[in-house]
Amino acid sequence: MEREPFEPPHCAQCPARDRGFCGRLPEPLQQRFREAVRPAAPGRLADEDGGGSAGWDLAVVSRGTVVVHNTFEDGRRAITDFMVPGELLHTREGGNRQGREITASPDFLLCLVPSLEAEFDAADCHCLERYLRSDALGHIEALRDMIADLARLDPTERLGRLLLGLRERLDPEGRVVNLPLSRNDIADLLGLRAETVSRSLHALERAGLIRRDGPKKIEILDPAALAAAAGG
Amino acid sequence: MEREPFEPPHCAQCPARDRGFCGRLPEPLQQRFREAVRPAAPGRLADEDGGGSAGWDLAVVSRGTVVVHNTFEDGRRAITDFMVPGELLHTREGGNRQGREITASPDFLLCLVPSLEAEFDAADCHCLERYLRSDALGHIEALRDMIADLARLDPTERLGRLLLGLRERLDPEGRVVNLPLSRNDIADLLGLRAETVSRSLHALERAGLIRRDGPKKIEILDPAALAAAAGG
DNA sequence: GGATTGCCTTGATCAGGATCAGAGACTTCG
DNA sequence: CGAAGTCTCTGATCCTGATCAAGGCAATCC
Repeated sequence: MEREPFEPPHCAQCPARDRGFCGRLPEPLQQRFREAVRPAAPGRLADEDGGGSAGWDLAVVSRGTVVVHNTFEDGRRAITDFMVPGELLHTREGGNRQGREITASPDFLLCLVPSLEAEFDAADCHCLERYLRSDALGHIEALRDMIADLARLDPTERLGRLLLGLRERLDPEGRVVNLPLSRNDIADLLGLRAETVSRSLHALERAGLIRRDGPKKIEILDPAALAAAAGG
Repeated sequence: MEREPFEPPHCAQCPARDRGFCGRLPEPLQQRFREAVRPAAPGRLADEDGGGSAGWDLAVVSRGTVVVHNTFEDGRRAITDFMVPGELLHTREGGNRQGREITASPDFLLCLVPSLEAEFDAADCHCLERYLRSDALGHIEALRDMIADLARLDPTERLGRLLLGLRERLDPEGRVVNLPLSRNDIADLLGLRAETVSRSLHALERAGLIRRDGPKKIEILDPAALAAAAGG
């Protein structure tokens, strides 16, 4: 089952080597892609650097967590999106208007392709574009689900769905979720306050659905029951 | 300023002829696109029909309003997205899981391209794919903004931003917004109840920011002031 | 015309999450 | 080692938007 022949060194060390965007590409293209991609941790992640001419055509999160947030004039803050290793960082040139920002955890690392056309022949390039669009459409569905959660679920249900989503994205087999965000960030993500996040975690624990081991480590005792308790 | 020579009859009658996706394409491709596109009102808009092999590669809303909504097990409902004439209907094959639905106003009409590859040569096809991805990325930003609004704005602010967004999308020059949704749908869109929507509209009116003329017709008296009152 | 229906609006009450306040755990740093 | 700071948790109170209830208005139907 080993197949390391053409795998570049940075991919061999990638915590998300087989998961996410890279792993979903068809085999022949996957090889080409791994050779073309370059690891980097750009100083700023704002959109002026991202997508478009100045930055890159394609970016995959390799390590760390990338967070997209909006800040309103009076300081209210909301996390509107976030990506974990293996996921595409969807951004667009000029999309970074007033109050929109992209940041990342200190240890973050991206895999970049500055220009698709420079790195791939026409056929591969076209194929990649299709995959990029497909991933973007999938991301749109995920954001729509988030909108539904914010609109209609109570704090405990939102938290339950966040935990299930994180498990799916970080380690679908495992039972333990390592929260990549602080209480405050979770609050900004779920439209709550940090106090409410604390209380809701407590409620889930008292209901026997999770077990806490320190603030970040959450064990999901019964995923199906948690899903049922979180609005289906 | 007339330039009707190659414009197909359905485009000549399209209420969104020059706005939206079609109008943003570069000139030469725009001609080809207008010839390739076919108007249709598919019986079902669920994802099994949309995107992917069974349906179409590309769909632009020509007339009516298309609404995406999630329903939770216990009946709670949320509108997670909607498109007005000129806008792309982003969907993905297999994306329509339990509880996700797409519906449209009775008078709706789509412009479809069943298969990009069958209708366009490689270069145009590639160019269109890029435009599709760009539009999808723009849509992602819009959904993120919606998430921020739901997370951090109060009902009146959400309503204000909805009105401003609708003006921008339906008639950027005009001062009057014709709501394409009922009170209940607006509530499901903004995470509120219909009663609260009513009260918030009343509040905006009393503040001198809008004027109501029947339930659907809203005149925005001072867009800048409304924006300022809606969190910037 | 009168009745029915669906949608919108307004009023009164209630509850859930925000807010305010403070204490405990862990890390960093002098 | 102690001190300062950050993050997390818990308790008490308040306020906003949900809920319950009822009335108005327009369109449709008989």
